[in-house]
Parts: sequence; structure tokens; C-alpha cells
Amino acid sequence: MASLDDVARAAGVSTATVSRALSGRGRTSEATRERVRAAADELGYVASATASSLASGRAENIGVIVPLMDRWFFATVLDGIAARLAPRGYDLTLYNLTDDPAQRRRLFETTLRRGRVDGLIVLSVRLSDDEVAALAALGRPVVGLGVPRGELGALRVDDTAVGRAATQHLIDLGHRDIAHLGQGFAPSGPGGGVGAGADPAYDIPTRRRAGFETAIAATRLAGLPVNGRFVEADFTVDGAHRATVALLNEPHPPTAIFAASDEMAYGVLAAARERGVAVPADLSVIGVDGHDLAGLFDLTTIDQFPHAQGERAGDAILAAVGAELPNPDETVDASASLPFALVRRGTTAPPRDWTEPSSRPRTTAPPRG
Amino acid sequence: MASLDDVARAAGVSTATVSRALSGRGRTSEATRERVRAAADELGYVASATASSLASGRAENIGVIVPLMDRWFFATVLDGIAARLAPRGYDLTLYNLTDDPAQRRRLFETTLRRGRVDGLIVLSVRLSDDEVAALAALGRPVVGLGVPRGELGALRVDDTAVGRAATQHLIDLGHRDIAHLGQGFAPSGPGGGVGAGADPAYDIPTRRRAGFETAIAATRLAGLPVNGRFVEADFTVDGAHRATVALLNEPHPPTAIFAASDEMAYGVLAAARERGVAVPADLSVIGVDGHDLAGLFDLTTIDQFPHAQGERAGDAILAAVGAELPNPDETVDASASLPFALVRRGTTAPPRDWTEPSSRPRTTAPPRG
DNA sequence: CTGAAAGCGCTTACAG
DNA sequence: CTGAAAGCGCTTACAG
Repeated sequence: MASLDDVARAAGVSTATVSRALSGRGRTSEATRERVRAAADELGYVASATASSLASGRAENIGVIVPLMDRWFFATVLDGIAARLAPRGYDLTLYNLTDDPAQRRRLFETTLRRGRVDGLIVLSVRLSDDEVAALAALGRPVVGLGVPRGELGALRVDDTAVGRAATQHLIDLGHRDIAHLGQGFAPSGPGGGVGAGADPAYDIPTRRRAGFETAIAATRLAGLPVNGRFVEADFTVDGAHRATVALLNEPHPPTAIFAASDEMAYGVLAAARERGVAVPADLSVIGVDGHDLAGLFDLTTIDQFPHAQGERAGDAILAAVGAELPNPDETVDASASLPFALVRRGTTAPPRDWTEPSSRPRTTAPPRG
Repeated sequence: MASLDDVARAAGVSTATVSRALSGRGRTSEATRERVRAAADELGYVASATASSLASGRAENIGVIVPLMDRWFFATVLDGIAARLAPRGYDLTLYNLTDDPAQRRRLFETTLRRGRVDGLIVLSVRLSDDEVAALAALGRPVVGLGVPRGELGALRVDDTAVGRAATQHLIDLGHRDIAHLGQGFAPSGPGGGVGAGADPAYDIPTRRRAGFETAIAATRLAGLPVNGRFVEADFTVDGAHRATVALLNEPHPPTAIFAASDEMAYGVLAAARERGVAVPADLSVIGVDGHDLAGLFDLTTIDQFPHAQGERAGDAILAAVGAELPNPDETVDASASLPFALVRRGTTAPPRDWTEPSSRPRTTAPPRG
């Protein structure tokens, strides 16, 4: 493969000039630039990324830390990130963060310190204090997305508002007995490290639940009390399925279920179908995410636009590492709140035998910004 | 951050010795190795990946080319690959290959030639002759997975056998009118390049269809003819949904549908539900993949173990680039056929009013190897 | 087993 | 605007 020297010789200039002409850094005359480009094209020259990185300190590579890469949500966010990085010439290196302590230590103490990335995007993982410190010690920009750590200049949707919106939708439909299927706070976090997940207030499921509680509490203050119950369940189809079966076995099952994710909502729907409970006639169901197959299930959900989230995170990290953004006009605010929107479909409806009060105020979807 | 020199000074040896002691390449005495390790630990030294790569020519990084990274199948394969690379200390760089010609050219002519990867895994993409040539010119090992190009030493499941197995399952159940929803061959391929997809015989959907035709044809030879029809549809939930609606509108709809993917099968199920066609009483449905949610839909499918496919591909590329495998005993045969298995669930059953012939031979699931 | 030294292929002050 | 030269931080024959 042709090297810088080859191009320099062919163009009759120094290697310094070739480097400047091709990279656009530093001045070169229009004429030499042309000549150099022609020579480079001719020889099929492409600069070695590793040599370039070593000399410049720029890796032109962004690391993305993801838990569970086989979940639709993360894959979609990843797609959004990649869509922004590729056109800028940045590579995307994927780091899967599991619950295995040895694997985590390896990632934070070795892999990440090899200096292969200019910046990092961290997706929805709970980090211990040590891990956050290790990230900081890297001395590279880090953008968190859905990460329960304020330190990471995190992009995030207002999960409390999401929880409130989903619950309010059910209340507005006339439901007076609503269950929320979510995940309890895991004190030690998946990392098992001291202080992992530190402040429960930052945890996504916890915040969605807080929104639920807030909406329920507001109905009491307003004088038309709604019965709200929280039910702990795994953040999976099966977990929600199990919890729903138990719920439907109770003497007085709720008339509506707010599942903390669309996949959980699928589990709810499956359980209802198996028990012969009609949706939405006997049970309304709402999820969160805007999952791929939500339309297929005719599932009402709070869409949080994961692909757009990925794009935002990609732009944010590019800005942080000093790459020019595709559109230089727009500044990326890495602390801004991300949009979400209620998508009404067929799994939510007024409860059976319910008639709309004449003067009932309707809550509209939250603003998308 | 500490450098090699720092460690050498602390341990009282040369940088060459530090490099050898830490990497394990070349001889060092037990004693100095200990001393060097202690010094390295003390200083928190981690070798710079870019300097190491430049000097050694080893990037310890594998590139993975994927289409559509937000599809469950690819995300799962990716997870399998990552599971094998990480423990060996290899990074995984993700390249999303879209249909955009400019983006493709950029990838093959520039990005990949920057020398950042030791080897490549190519997942289920159709490549033009030029693209295959560009890959070969890289001079690095390439492992194809589900790639319709024999050149790439591809791992693949026997898709013809998959098509045959799915069809045979329906025939064995007693169906005599079966439709196969698949994708027609796109002559120019997504790359739009000359010769893209070259030989249709290598295309996955085409091979599944060939298996379908073969199984149908065999029934004619055997004297109990089954009516088989191929219906072209997009490889998506919606595409299959549309095709199924059309099919169910016909005067004589089939009693069974073999969808070329599980996601397509979901579309079939949705259409059936909407039209009030009972599954499996009035319509049997089988898919292919072993999708995440197949259990939820109670969908009969041909599982092709995508996670295991990823692991195989990961092992194959590691072997090709000369990394020691986790288990040195096992040799990875990159040309071997991958396993698949029929998973019987509730969406397939004998057709209505059908009674099993007394002496009917039953076909069993194909061997998983 | 260990060290001195060249070299991997670029980038970038520093002069001119 | 352009060139000579140092340097990025490792690895690896080559001697000893």
C-alpha cells in the first residue's frame, strides 16, 4: 500500500506538505493541493489510521459502552449514533458491559485505557463510583445517555414526566384502578461495586415510578382519588408476564396497567390473552419506548425516539471531541432533555361501563422538546 | 499516563525487556518478569494501542460490517461476536453498510483501507464484484456470515435445507396447499454495483425458496401432490402483512404459510387475526430465525441460533488473524455449515378436518450440525 | 536472557 | 506557502 513518502515523491513535494494538503490542516497553495490530491488518487493512498493517531493524538474513533446489545432499544440507539459518526469519518467501537465483575474491571482498567478512542458514549448502564472515576481519569469527553449519573453530562428524557404522562393518559380515560409494572431499585447495582447506582433518584425505572406516584397522588389532591399500585417485575417480557398473571388472579385486578417498557407490555398482553381478559375492554395497557413491533400489537406507548437519541448522543460526543458537526449552526446541548410523545393505539380505552363526565379536562401530549 | 519508559526506569531494565515481559512475546526470566509487572501495576501502565499497532502491525481490532444494525437478528449475532472477541482482548469496530452508494464507496475505498482492523466479519450483505475485490485487496482475513459470496470463506446455514425443513413440517402435518412468503431476487443488489449479488443461487431468500420448491416437488414424485405457491413480499412485518391480506382475499387461500423470517411471520399472524382467520385451526404459520419474541407469539419456527452464529464467526476470525482461541483444542472450520432446528409451537397444526393416515412417515428435525 | 537501536508511518512546531 | 526534522510510544530483529 502506498505511503506518504510515495505520494510526496510522486507530487514532488515534502511529506509535510502532503499531510497538510490532504488533511486540510495548515496552509497549502491551491496548486500544490491539486497536485498532491492527484498523486494520492493515482496511488490509491489512504493515510494509516494508527500512524496518524500516534502522531496527532486523534483517534477518530468513538467508543460506545452498551449493556445488552441484543435488545431492540440499544440496537436502535446504536444505529442512530452510527448514522452521525460515519459521515464525519469517525469509527465506532463497541464495548459490551456485562454484569461480570472481571469483565468490567478489564474494560475500565485496561481496554479503555489503551487510548483507542477520542471520546465515549455510555448507554443506560449503572456505574459504580470507581467506574465513574476511571472514566474521568481517561481525560476524554464522555456523554451519558440514560445514565443515572449526573457527572457524565448526560442526555436523558425526563423519565418522571414519562411516567406521569403514561399514568395520566390512563386516568384521563377514566381508569380508577391502575397498576404500574416496573423494576425495583437494585441497591448494589449490576457492577456490584460500592455505591453502584448511588442515588436511586437517578435510576430510570425509579423515575418512571416516581412519575406514576405523582400522577396518582395528584388525583387525591384533586378529590377524585385513583387507586395506584406498584408491582415489581423483571424488565423483560417474561417478568411482566408473570407479574400480570399474579395480578389477574387477585380478587380485584386493576383496569389498566402501565408497563415500564414496551417489551414488558407485550408480556402483559400475552398474559391477558391467555387468561381471556379482553384488551382494551377489560384491561388497558400502555408501554414505554416506541418499540419496533408496538404497531403490530396495536400498543399504546410513550415513544422516546431512540434513534433520535442516538443521533443526539453522536452529535454531542463529536462536538465534545472537537469534530465539526454536520451542521455547524446547531449547538448540541448535552444536558438538554430529550423529547417523548404519547402514541395512542388500540390497547388503551375507557374502562367498561364508564361514561365521560361532561366537564372533564383532557390532558394533551407533552411538548416534544 | 505512564509510558513504557517510566516502567523501564522503575524496574531498572530496558524498554525492550518491559515490552517482552508484559506482552509475553520473547524470552524473559521469571524474576525480571515479576519485577516489570510489579512496576507496571504500580504505575498503572497500559500500553498505548496505537503505538503498539504501529510498531507491530497488529491492531487487535476486528471490523464487523452489518446492514441494518437495528434488527434483532443482527444485534444478536453481534452480541455473539463480541462475546468471543472481548475475552481475547480484541476490540470490535462496527461498520454499517447502507444502500447509499456514496457511503459504500467511502467504506470500501477509504475507511477500511485505513488499516485499523486485523480482520473483518461481513454479515448478510450483498456485495458487488468491486466490493469483494476491494475486500480482497485489503490483504486481511475476511469471514462472511450469511454472505452470498463463496469467495469470503463463508460460514452459513444450509438455507436450502432450512426451506425444505420448514415446508416438510407443514406437509407432514397434512397440509396440501402451502404458500411461501419470501423475497424475490433483486438483480442489481443494494449496492447497485455491477454484478452485485452475482449468482442468485447464493442468495439466502432464494435458497430458502429453493428448499420450499424442492420439498413441494418431492410430494409430486411421491404421488401425493401438494400445491405450493411462492408469494413475493418485503422482508418485513408490514410486507408480509400486506401479502397475507392479499392471499386471504383469494377464493382458495392456502391452509399454511411458510414465512421466510419470524418477523414476516408476525405480519402473517397479525393479518390473520385482523381477518378473523384462526391460527392454527384455519391457517398454520411457520417462520425462520428463532426470534426473541417467537415464544410470545407461540410461533413455530426454524431456529438458526444467531447468537451461536456470532460466536462461530468470532472464533473463525480470531483463528484467521492468528489469535489463540479460548480453547486451543477446537479448530474452527469457517466453511462448515451451521446448525438449525425446528421448534414446534402453537401456530402449526394439522389442517381442519384432517385425519392422520395410519402409515404416514414422520420427518424428524434435521441434525444440529 | 537482555539491551541498543532502528523503525512503524504519520503530524507538527519551527524556520525560512 | 513549504521543507527538514523531531517526535508520537511502542516492537523487534540483531548482537551479545
